[in-house]
Order: sequence, then C-alpha cells, then structure tokens
Amino acid sequence: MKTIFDDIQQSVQQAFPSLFGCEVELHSITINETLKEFEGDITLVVFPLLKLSKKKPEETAEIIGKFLIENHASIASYNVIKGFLNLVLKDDFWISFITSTNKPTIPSKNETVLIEYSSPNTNKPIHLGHVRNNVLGYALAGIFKANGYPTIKANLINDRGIHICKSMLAWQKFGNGETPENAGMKGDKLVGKYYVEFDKHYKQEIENLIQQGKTKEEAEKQAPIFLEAQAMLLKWENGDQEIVDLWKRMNAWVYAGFEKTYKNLGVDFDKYYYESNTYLLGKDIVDEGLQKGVFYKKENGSVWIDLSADGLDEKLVLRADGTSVYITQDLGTADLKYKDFKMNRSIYVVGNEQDYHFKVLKLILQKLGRPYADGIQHYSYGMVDLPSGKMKSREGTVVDADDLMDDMIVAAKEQTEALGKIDDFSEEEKQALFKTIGLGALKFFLLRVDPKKRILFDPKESIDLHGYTGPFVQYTYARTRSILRKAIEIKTSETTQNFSNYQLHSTEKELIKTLYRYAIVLGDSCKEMNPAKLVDFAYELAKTFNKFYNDCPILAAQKEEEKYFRLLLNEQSGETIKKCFAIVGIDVPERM
RNA sequence: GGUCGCGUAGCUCAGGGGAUAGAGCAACUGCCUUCUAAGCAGUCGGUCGCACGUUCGAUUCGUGCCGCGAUCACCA
Repeated sequence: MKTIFDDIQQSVQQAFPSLFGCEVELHSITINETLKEFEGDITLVVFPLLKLSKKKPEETAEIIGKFLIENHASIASYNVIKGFLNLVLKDDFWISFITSTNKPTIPSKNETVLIEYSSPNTNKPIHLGHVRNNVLGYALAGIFKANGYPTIKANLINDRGIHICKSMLAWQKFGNGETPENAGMKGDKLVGKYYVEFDKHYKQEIENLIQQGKTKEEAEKQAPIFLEAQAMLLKWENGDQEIVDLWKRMNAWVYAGFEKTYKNLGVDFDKYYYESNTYLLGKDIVDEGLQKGVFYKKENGSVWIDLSADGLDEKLVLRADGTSVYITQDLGTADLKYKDFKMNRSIYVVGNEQDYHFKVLKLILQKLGRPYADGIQHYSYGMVDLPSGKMKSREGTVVDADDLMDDMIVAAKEQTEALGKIDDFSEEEKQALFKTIGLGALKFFLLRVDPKKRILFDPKESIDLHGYTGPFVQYTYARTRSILRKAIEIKTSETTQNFSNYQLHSTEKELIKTLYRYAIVLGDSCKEMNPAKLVDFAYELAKTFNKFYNDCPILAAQKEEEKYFRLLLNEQSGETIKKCFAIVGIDVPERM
C-alpha cells in the first residue's frame, strides 16, 4: 500500500534536482511520524540532505517545506525546528481516510508459503514451550495470509524412534492394560506417564550397574531396559505385527489427546506429516549426495558432509548401521513438502536451540542443488522460562498446556464474575466468554514479546487483565460494540453526511492517525515476521480509542455531524482491533 | 574453547543513526447521577552492561571486554 509517507518521500526525490541541482537517493530522505510534543503529522529530517543541498539545515527545510505546500494538496502548513521539517496535514486528508468507502485492498501474491509448526513428539503431552510454538506458528501463518500469500500450515509429527519405544515398552511392562478410558486420562498424558516411568527404571538400572563397577557411559548403554527398547525399535522397523499394533494403539491415544488440546488452543493445520512415513525418504538423498560427491563415506560405513568451509563442522547424515538420524529424515521431508506444494518459501517454526541444525539442513539442500533450498527459513524463537528457572520435563517443572489453559479460564471467570457485568448471560455464553478472555490473555502474553527473544512466563502476570494485555484490548472492542448497539437502538445510523467542514478534535486526529498505521504495520509484521508488531499495534489502538472515548462523547456529542463522525471512528476502531486479533488467532467478545 | 543470541526504569518488555529514550506492572494522587472504571489523567522511577571507534549526530552501527543463555552427539 502506498502511504502519504511514500508519497512525500517520492515527490521530494523528484523535485530535488530542481530545488538543489542534484539527484538524491530515496533512502536518504528520512520521513517519520512527528513526535507528539511537536506540531505536525509528518517529519522530514533534513540532516542527511545537507551535503547535497549545500545549505544550512533551516534553509534546506524551508525550501522543501515551501515546495511541498505548493505541490501537495494534503499539506496544510509546516514548521521548522532545527533540522526537522514538520508537516501538518489538512484535516480533509484524515477525514477522507475515514469516510472513504473503497479502502485499498491487499493484492494477492503468487508466492506460496509453507509454515511448519507445532511438530510434537508423541511421547509427551504439550507444554508451555509448545504453546508458544503453536501460538507463534498460527499467528505467523495468519500474517502471511492477511498479506495475500497462499499459506499452508503443516504439522510434522515425530511419531517414531527410540523415544517412542520407551513409552511403549514401559506401558507393556508396567501398564497392566491401562487405557485412557479406564484411567480417565487424556491419551497423551497417559503415554507421557509411561515415558516418565521408563526413565525411572532406566535410571535405577544405571545406578545398579554403576554400583557393580561399570562406568556411567557403559551403564547407560548396557541397562537391560534400554537394550529392550532398542530391540523394540528394531522390531518396529522390521514391521513386527505385535509391536506395530501396540504403536498404532498408543499413538491413536496421543493423537486424540493432541486434537483436543489443539482445538482448545484454536490452532489448526492443512497438512499433517508423520515421521513414520518420511524417515526412510532421506536415505535416497544420501545416495544421491554420495554420487554427487557432496557427502562422503567413512570406513565404518557412516556417511558425512564436511561443512568446515562454511564455518561449521563435519556432520553425520547416516549412521554406520544405515539407519537415519534426525537430519536424514528432515532432508526427505523437505523434498516431500516441495513435491506436495511447490512452495516458494518453507518456514520452520522451531526453537532457537536448533539454530545449528537448520543451518546445516539448508546448507546441505543448497549443496544438493534443491530449487527450494534458498526459500528455507528457520523461524527461530526463544525458549520459555519460568520465574523459578528453566522448564525441565525430568524435574517435573513443565507447565502443562491443558492445565495452563484451564487456569487462565478460571482466572478469567473469577475476575469477570467479580465485576458482575454479565449476570444476564446464559451458562454457555459465560463459558465461551471466559475462554475468550482466558486464552486472549495467554496468547497476547506470548505474542507481545519479540519471537526471537526468550520469554519469562510469570503466571501471575499472564493472568492479569489490566494494562498491556489481551483482555484490555478485548474490553475496548466490547466497548465499541456496546456503543454500536446503542446507536442502532436510537436509530442514528444515517450514513449520508458531509464532513467537509468538520473540525477534528486532537484526540480524534490521534485516533485516525493510529488507524492509518494499520496497513503499514500489517505489512511490516509480515516483512519482519513479527506478530508482536501487530499485537502491540492493537494495544496502541485500544489505548488511543479509550482516550478518545474519554475525551469525546460519541452518542452524546453536541453536534449531529460530530456524532456521526465519531460513530464511524468507533466502528472502524472496533473492526481494526478485531482484524488484528483474528489474524493472530485471538477472539474478541461482543460484551464483557 | 569455537559459533550464535541476549544485556534499556525495582520487575516484564517496546524502540533501533535523528528532537527531551517509551509502555505495562508495582507504589502514590485525582476522575463513575452522563456511551462498559477490565477505563482515563497524573506523580515517582533511566550513566540504554563497560570502553574505544565511525558519524554533523550513537541507546541504535563496528571492534574489544564483562555478564547471562543456547549450541558444537552414530539424541531428536
């Protein structure tokens, strides 16, 4: 979208030769929004132009200011303070932005974006770390979509491997036929329980072996239960019916559990990949790489790639026994994704602990000459810490996703009921509202921070509904809806109004300027792949709206045209908040 | 040790060559007979980790140092 900022920047560039006798590059024309403490809407910083203008800052600013006022219908006046040229736009410009019925639409792009996110292991339930991944992945996909990109959400489920066998084995040995049904437990929780159970026995056996004089490393490799798990994996890979049946049965439990959590969280996927289907695909690529001389084989038969020229190390791509490692599978899956979707960009939403892995993955695919390799991007986000420190599954300090959502909803319920504004709601309406608020708080809390940075999750703070929070923004939306309902009640919805002589109140103008930024922020949040930008904007809009709400009576406005204009602002503020939140996956209530 | 990331108010975070560095929380003060007070307005709070350098101008860019974290498996 072309903004007034772009407009002014371009016309200054075009006029520059006639004003100063030389060309100027677009990027040295610095245009900002004017700071609140100065008069004006747009500020041009002239310092970078002085070398070309060969004049003093004030003089340069004057020349440009005079030119703009003569050649730009939207500019009402200007003032110069030091090297800053502050431009005041006519109220007309802002008013017509609000009243114009044909808003510019975002053109659709023909660049397909595939976003892989979530990608859980089937041996443990989803926890807070995964919640950040899910919320971020969903929001990112929403942002690409809103910017016109065909977008595919993919989930690669890690459903095989030694770790899966561990929970299977523990269930087989100690489970006594326990099922989600007879235990009254979600399937993913049940399987997770047996993963922990395995670890308990494994540790005990290691302990015993060390007592018998083995070293720790020997003990870890020789513990009987570990050997059993390895044997089970081998059986699984050979298609042993009993093991495969058990695997299918337990995985079905997990999927049922995950689906429930996903549904609650409000995330979804267009495509599921399963590592059990893709883990063999990478082996062909290993052969191809050997033929092309990209990989090499060591004496023991293991296959490697030497990335030391690229500042990395040597990296194993196939084990000596011919079985796949993590990266082998990822190579295969990358090919499969391209076969399925021919995407231009392939984004992996994966924690920053895997930065190295994804560097290697991309580099290998580039060396193999894959057409999609350059479009691979690791969307690397920071870990989630608790006030007590890191989350560690082994130490039981993880925050479970289902419990977390329940807690948030309960907190929303308590605080909402205390205010007593929704006593006339039905039970279902209440439940829906508590969920909207609770999850809104949670998602906003996770999205408001720069994805690249690690996050400190303080439960107390996350449950807060005041200030820089999701519920604050939701509340503001509900306010706009409340006013709209009242306006309809008193039948003040005539639309044919002429605002050409309308005098903007300063708070109205501030609100319009904020609304004007929506399209810019939406584009930026996509370019920078940063949902926090959009979420923060929604907050700023809500804040500005609340100020407007306080300063400017809407339905009780003095003049009719004031009332109608403010109703327009009210409606557009609400709609914009709703759009922002919908893009990142946060619901918004009609009343709260 | 190598590589990568991060150090901004008591706490959680924005900002990212340009004017006097911003929000929220916490603490304190005002504002509901008037459109939802989950709100608004205000007070308090900063050597932008430290040092050099580049620049008309550095919290922002570069280098070094200090502190914190991640990663460097025939784990995923």
